[in-house]
Amino acid sequence: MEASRSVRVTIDDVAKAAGVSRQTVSRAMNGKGDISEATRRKVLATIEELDYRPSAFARGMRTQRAGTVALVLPDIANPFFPAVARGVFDAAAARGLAVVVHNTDADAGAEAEAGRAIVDAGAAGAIGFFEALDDAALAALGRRLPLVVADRPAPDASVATVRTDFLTGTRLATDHLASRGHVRLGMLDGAVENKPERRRAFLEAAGGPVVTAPPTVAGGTAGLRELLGRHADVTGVFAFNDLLAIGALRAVKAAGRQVPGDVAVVGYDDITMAALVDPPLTTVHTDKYELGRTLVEVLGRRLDGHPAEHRTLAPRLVVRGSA
Amino acid sequence: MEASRSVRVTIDDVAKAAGVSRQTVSRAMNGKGDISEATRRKVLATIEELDYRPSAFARGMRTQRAGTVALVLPDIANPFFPAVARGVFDAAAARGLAVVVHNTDADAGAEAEAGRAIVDAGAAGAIGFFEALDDAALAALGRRLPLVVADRPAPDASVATVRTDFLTGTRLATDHLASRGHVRLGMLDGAVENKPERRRAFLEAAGGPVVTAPPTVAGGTAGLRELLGRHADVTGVFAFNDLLAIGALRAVKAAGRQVPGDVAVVGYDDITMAALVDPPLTTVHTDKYELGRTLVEVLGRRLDGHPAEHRTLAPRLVVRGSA
DNA sequence: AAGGTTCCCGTGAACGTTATCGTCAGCTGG
DNA sequence: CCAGCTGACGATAACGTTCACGGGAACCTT
Repeated sequence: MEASRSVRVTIDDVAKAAGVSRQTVSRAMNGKGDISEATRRKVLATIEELDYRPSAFARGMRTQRAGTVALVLPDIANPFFPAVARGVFDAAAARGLAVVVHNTDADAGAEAEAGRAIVDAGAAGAIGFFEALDDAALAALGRRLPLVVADRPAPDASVATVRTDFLTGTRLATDHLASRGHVRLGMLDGAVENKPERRRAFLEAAGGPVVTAPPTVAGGTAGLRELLGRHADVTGVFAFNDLLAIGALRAVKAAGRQVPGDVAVVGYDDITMAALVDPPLTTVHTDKYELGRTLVEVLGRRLDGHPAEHRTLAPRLVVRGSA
Repeated sequence: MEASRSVRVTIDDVAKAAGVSRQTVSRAMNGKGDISEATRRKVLATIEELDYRPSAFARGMRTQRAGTVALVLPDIANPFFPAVARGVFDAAAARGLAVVVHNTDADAGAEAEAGRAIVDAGAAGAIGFFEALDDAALAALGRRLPLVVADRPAPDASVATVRTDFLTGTRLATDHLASRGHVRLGMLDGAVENKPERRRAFLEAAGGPVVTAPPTVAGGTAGLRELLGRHADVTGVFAFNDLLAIGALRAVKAAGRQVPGDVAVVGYDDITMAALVDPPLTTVHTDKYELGRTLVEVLGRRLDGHPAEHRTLAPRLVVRGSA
């Protein structure tokens, strides 16, 4: 019978089997330090043979850094995030990094707590959709580990950013509405802290009344009722996100009016269900998977010692039935 | 100026400040071992005061166990999973556990690799939607760490399970269809390995032709066309999941026929978009968030030393417009 | 009053890596 | 022929916790 007791194979076992020292095994694995090609291959072979797996704990203990990155976001159940997360997971896996996820519900306390947990865990880096945390706290976090924030200006020179160009996206939406003959536009803004940009972009690009509502389907229904109640001349509606837009769709249909005949609606994000509602939603598409991938690419370059980068992703308009 | 160099506060610093030994501090933190209430409070106070955070690495090194659980699932972007993931995150956070997510695309190799990564990382336990891995490998994983699998029979006495009662759910669906006067039923089965149960449940509960298609909206559209093409007398369709059902909805509408007048459709899962499509989907609701919560609850009990449990969650029918 | 328990607490060792420094052989240049 | 250099490797010392002991004081028990 084989020895089936599950005793851990350590670096010393490999060293002994390969007839070298511990340190040489370490060098062979990590590719740093002087080592001849011959012994390196020999060591790698015996690692393979013994099925040696370095202890993440021991390694982390010396280096104070784990092979783990953190992903903090408001709510994975919000349809915008799963696709982003998938992009993050895939790109991280390709780099050999595990991803731990923190949901914050966009609460400042929860975001701060997530930050603490991340540094305590010794994560190699972090990717975050921080919606409530102030710049000072964010900058402080960025000083503790490589950090890239999404859809938010950099609070500090050391933190990298990836953003989708909301101004351009908004122009795409309002221009499309205008080209369909809508002269009086309104906006359904999401009641989200620290996100004044979208509203500003709308006011700058088109102008018109703005109603704020929770960024949900129910919020969109209520918001549209309020918007049309106060401004009956509005025929084109631009929503902060698709959830609000879908809620708006339901509200105008419930009021017995036609989409896009009586009022046209364009959303933002192009979540999966946007194509499935009736009428299918015209919306500004942002490549969520690509956003996720880019986020870890930028983080990876930071991990490799490069300075903080700032990328911006271009949105594009997807014309479907609602406008 | 305060000493701002970021040197780590160690357990020895706390011990010295509190006037006790290292070990006593450890005891105060972990609540195991004999310690008087008085010194325990004193130690806890100085921990607070010094803002001491134990090193996860050092701790893991001794205990060979991290404060981390793994969640393995096919694809976080599949609308079924975000809600259960959220349940997992919330319940895990309440227990002070971080969650690392592995996407497998239901590929056997990826599932095996995830398992390896999980034990290498020294996770405290794992929760998994394994769809391709064979029972032997799953049992082997269960021997390495506390494991709870979802929607699958236990491969071994040591692994816990949480399942949704698909037979009951299917009965709910077919009975409803029957009560609406549909005598000839058909099923859109998902082309998913290791999931013959749903089809069996349908055949047992109602019987009728079964067409297999990828469990996506596109698959549903194609599948329904095939089903009705081959069996024109089918008026009630039961789908493996909501994505297929939504695809079916689109196909019958595209064929110029009415839902539910000409053909009725009932889905399974009740994902968010089920309520948003037109007509809103009648479907079997499974509480995904609760599933996630239950998964970690069961894992938690396992972590606490209890034997493996087996829970099953009851589905319920949500009647909306499509049947 | 002696011996046994129980309650607290401290001491040393160990977990498995990597950083730092040292050593040794071989080679180069003057 | 020797000083100096370089390439390849090894020995030692940490990193910060918890485990396995052990020991002293206080409290019972007879």
